[in-house]
Amino acid sequence: MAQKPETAAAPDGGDPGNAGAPDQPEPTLGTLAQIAAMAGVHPSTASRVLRQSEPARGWSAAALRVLEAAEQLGYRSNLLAAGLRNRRTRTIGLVLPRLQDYVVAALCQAIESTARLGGYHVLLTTPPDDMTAQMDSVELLLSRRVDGIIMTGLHREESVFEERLAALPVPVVAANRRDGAALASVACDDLEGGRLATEHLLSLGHERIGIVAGPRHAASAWDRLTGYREALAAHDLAADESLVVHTQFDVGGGVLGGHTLLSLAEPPTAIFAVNDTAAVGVMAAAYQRGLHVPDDLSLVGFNDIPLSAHLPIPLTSVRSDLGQMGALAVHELLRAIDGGEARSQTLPVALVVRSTTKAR
Amino acid sequence: MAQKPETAAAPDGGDPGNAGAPDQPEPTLGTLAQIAAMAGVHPSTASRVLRQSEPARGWSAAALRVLEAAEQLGYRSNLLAAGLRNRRTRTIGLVLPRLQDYVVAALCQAIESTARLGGYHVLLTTPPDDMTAQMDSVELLLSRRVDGIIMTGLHREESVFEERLAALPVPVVAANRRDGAALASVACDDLEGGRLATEHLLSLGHERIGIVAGPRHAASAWDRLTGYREALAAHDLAADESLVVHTQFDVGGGVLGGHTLLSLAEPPTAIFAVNDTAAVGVMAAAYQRGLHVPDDLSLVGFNDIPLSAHLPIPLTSVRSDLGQMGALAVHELLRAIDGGEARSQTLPVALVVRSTTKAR
DNA sequence: TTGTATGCGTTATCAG
DNA sequence: CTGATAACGCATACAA
Repeated sequence: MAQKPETAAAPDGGDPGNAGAPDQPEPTLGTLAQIAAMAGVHPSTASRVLRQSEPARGWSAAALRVLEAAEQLGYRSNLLAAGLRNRRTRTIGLVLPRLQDYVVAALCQAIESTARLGGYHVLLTTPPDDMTAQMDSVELLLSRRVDGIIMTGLHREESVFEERLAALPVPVVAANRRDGAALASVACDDLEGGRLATEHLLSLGHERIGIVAGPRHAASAWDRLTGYREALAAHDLAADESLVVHTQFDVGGGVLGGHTLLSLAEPPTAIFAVNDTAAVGVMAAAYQRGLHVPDDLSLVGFNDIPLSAHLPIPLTSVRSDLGQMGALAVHELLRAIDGGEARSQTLPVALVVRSTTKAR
Repeated sequence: MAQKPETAAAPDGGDPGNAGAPDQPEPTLGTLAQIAAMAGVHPSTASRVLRQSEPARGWSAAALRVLEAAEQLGYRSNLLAAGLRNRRTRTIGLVLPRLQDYVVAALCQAIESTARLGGYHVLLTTPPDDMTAQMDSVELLLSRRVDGIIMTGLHREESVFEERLAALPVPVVAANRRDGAALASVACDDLEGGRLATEHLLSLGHERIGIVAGPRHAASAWDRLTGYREALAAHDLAADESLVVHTQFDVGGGVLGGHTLLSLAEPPTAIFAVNDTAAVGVMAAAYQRGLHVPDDLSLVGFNDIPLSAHLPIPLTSVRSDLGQMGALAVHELLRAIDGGEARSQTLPVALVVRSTTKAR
């Protein structure tokens, strides 16, 4: 068909005569139809050419004209239309509450980079850290027809949601939490990490070890707490529940937890904070009470964020590889998208001893 | 029309017979056509009903059937198709290098939340912090037909890119950097912040003030540096270029910068780090050299991130409201998307004096 | 209020 | 190798 005159909105009043080479930087993204018209071929031909790599014996004449036209137009394929047609958007949805948390941000960064390398884009949501808000986010992502979803904020013991997620028409992978009932997960070995941290303190002669254990709903934190309990039990130490305090993951939570523990009648000589950020808060609390780390109080964190190594008193921590965790989450999700099955993965952890822990 | 059998690829062999009420949790997202069929109306009717709010005198019978069918199907409108049709995706693209940086993550969080409230989704990219990678990200976002783009990593004095961005078919807003030549920007008053920090130190009697000035290419950092220079000049203090050291924004950069300055033949008695994270690194460097903050060294940061208030020695810093910055960036972008013009905005800053600064 | 027709831009399929 | 066709799911101008 000839070109539709359409709205005739072109304000440039360019001559409609012959070869109209655009002098301005292209104000539009172009369409296959435009390219096809310009190259004197059928749109479907343009489509094919643009998506092939150079065929065995070079481009055909028509193909060259297509390439040329695309170049001139500054053509960018419309992934919306392609997604509609292919029923596949090459987009993954992210549900990441608490994005300011370094751990989440690092995960996000790794996920996006890995996805981009794999030809996928990332639709991000950072809803409040409750399950209903997160499920709302999932709905939105579904409307955008993402090919799969990665979530980091799943609460433990809310299997209702987990089952609903598993029943979704697209695969869902949970990151930063252990294998759940219905969903594949990618996480570090939080249990082992909790053990490692606690055993380190035990081996230093500490017997009264407090724990700043994160929010009750956080699966990763809970596993670290469990590791802590197991390590204590292995040393026949009675679990004193007053030594377990649940707070937020942020610095403020650490400060609060630190004060709570240190104001006990019989305060702990060591504290395990289940994340580094909170550990910094505990450190601040100790200082506020005139206690010196590590002389008066030993302290272990978790995640080994970059900050930890560069504190005035470098923090002993349990290292987890967040970059790898993000990358793996993407890989497993892509596997599922490609018709395979996402497998749960557990990443190793390692204790990094620095200057906040000391023998009694 | 009757349903096309098409590829007959459906592996479930579902009966094409009459009313098939799905007993399973819906494995699909449904389409208007399905709803229409179920409700015995035309798809266009379904479309209208689903997008109206309850009309004046209640729903019609047909409308009720549509609603019912949509409910049963677990229908989610296909925003891809809608976007294609409307030539508007209600999606904004984000180009945010260095997402692990708290400042960027907080900005991202604010942007996403604000966008979501406004009915927009967010496509995120976190490319490496160089302009070519960022432009590549922009290309990708354009292919997804985002309605607008927010960038935080624009390098200063690269007006080539800025002009190309301004010529894009969708509006671009720069966040966290001052008004550029061609692009609207939303930023805090970095210049004033730099002055504030420096004048605070001057007022405490410091005359040799070092600055850990961030990367040379970072526009925000550069403005803070300029504020520093201006404050010094206002006090007739010669600018000693050996006191200006450029590093990365991260903790490691702070450590490096701190050591560089403190190993000077005539080291500064105070340091202004243009971001809090680097300031923490400076603190660590000081400790490593046996210097005490603030007795031997005064220190000011920038941004007043939550961590700063909760350090063992709380950090004096210049507060900027990142949440507001993100929200404003979105508002300005939406204004431009809606046909208006994005206006540059400068947010106020305020000095927050804590415990890392002290009179000589 | 509802139905009809059409197109958004792309691509798979099939025919030439 | 290329052209023609249809369809992805939705929304709208127009007619009924």
